Amino acid sequence: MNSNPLIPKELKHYFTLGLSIDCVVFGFDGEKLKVLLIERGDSPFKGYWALPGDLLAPEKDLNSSVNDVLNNLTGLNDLFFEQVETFGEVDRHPFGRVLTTSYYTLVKISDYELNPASFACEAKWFNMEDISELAFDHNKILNTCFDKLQTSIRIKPIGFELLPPKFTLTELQLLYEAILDVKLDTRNFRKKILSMEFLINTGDLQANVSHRPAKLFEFDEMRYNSIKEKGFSFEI
Amino acid sequence: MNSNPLIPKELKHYFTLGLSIDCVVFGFDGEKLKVLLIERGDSPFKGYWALPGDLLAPEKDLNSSVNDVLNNLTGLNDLFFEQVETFGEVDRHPFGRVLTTSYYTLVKISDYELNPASFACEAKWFNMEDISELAFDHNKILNTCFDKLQTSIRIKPIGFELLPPKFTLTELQLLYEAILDVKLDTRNFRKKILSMEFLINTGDLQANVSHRPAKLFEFDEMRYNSIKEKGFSFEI
DNA sequence: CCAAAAGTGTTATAGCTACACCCATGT
DNA sequence: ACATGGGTGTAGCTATAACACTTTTGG
Repeated sequence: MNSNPLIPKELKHYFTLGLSIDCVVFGFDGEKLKVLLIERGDSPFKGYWALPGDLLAPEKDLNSSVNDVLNNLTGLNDLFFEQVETFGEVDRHPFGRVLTTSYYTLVKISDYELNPASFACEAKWFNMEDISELAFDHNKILNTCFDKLQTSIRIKPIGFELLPPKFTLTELQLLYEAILDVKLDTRNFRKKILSMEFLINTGDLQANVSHRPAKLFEFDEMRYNSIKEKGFSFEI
Repeated sequence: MNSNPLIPKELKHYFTLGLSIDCVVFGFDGEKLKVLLIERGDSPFKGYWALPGDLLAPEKDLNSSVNDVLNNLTGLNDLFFEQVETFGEVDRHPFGRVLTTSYYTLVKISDYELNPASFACEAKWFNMEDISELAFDHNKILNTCFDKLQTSIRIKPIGFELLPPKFTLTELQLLYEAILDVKLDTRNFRKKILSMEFLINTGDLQANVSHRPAKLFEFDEMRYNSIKEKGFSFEI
């Protein structure tokens, strides 16, 4: 049960820390950037909305626990995570010394319709722009993760993680506009993204839309990896 | 003595973690990128070279402990630190569960001639390229911090931290070449860096060189901050 | 006067920005 | 036929890359 069997006695005082994992789950509904929050059922901050998170068990690796933490709370699984920052102010948790390592991840909202039964607790998507006071220092964590998302999405093709497997160029553009909070020129955006040559035109078209149906594209990860190895760099 | 007074009993098991701070100190000798390492005097990894680091005390903030840790080990002080990543594999420390948060910092080697007396232990500058097997997972940490330095220096004017207050454009170019491991064109480099208008020509010249003496420049941080606020972005 | 590094301008190319109209579909 | 969003090309501008010789100092 003791995770630190060989630690000298005089250092025992240092082995009293708790470390939590907090996760910012971003989603996109086709219009606005969303964040998944859970309602706290326990003290402290009972009743507040918070980032999904939990304590790290001493017998588990840090990075590989993130998926489990999120899965337990929300049923989400098999996501990619990016570690962002570790927050360690002494007074950030009112009950004791708990540091937290933050991560963000991106989910296709459509894949995970929020079925309340599948959640261990109340979970809800919020518009990024509507989020007010969260538990602990979670507003600060959220903002840091959002900044990281904004820089990452401009240099790595991670946006596709937020869209269904087949998507239109307009959907992709709306996603970039929502995350970067800018208006992009349609022609220039298409020229640029298509010039990168890792989008496959599936040949399929949108169905049941009362206007000219858009072509559906797929992200070709194999192709992206192969051109990336040749020194190609993604940038929007 | 207990840093977690209000933690419920059933969670005690989670409050047995140790967290260390490890710091990658980069320097530049005018030619090569250097890293400051210390020789371990104690088990585990006794006799190995390692990143300067220490355990975080439960009563201290994470980010503000970095300076103290480094100061105790090396006498360095008042540096800027950038947090890079937290490493938390279960088996990364042979004596118990110790996670580590890594930081890098930049020092002007000339300001801190390595006076052995001022060091709590054996410390030495190594060429980045000559570093072989380090204690723990410190090679991995070093590589991660170096990657971060390479990306940061291209988008933030942090290179000046490695040079004396007055420096020549050639020194600055050599620094960028050493960190990014590329050859840069002298004329293009000067055009670009001078076009950013945050270097002050001090009017002073190099002394005691057996060739045409170079102009000495200073980084104007005030001016950098003011143009940055207007939306200017640094990029090399 | 020789060695050594400092300093400087132009041209060609690639990438970016700005901008307006026709097309395909459902109702 | 109309409403709705899908889809496309060009021209001007800006940034980048490639490239070689003259200048100033010390010895």
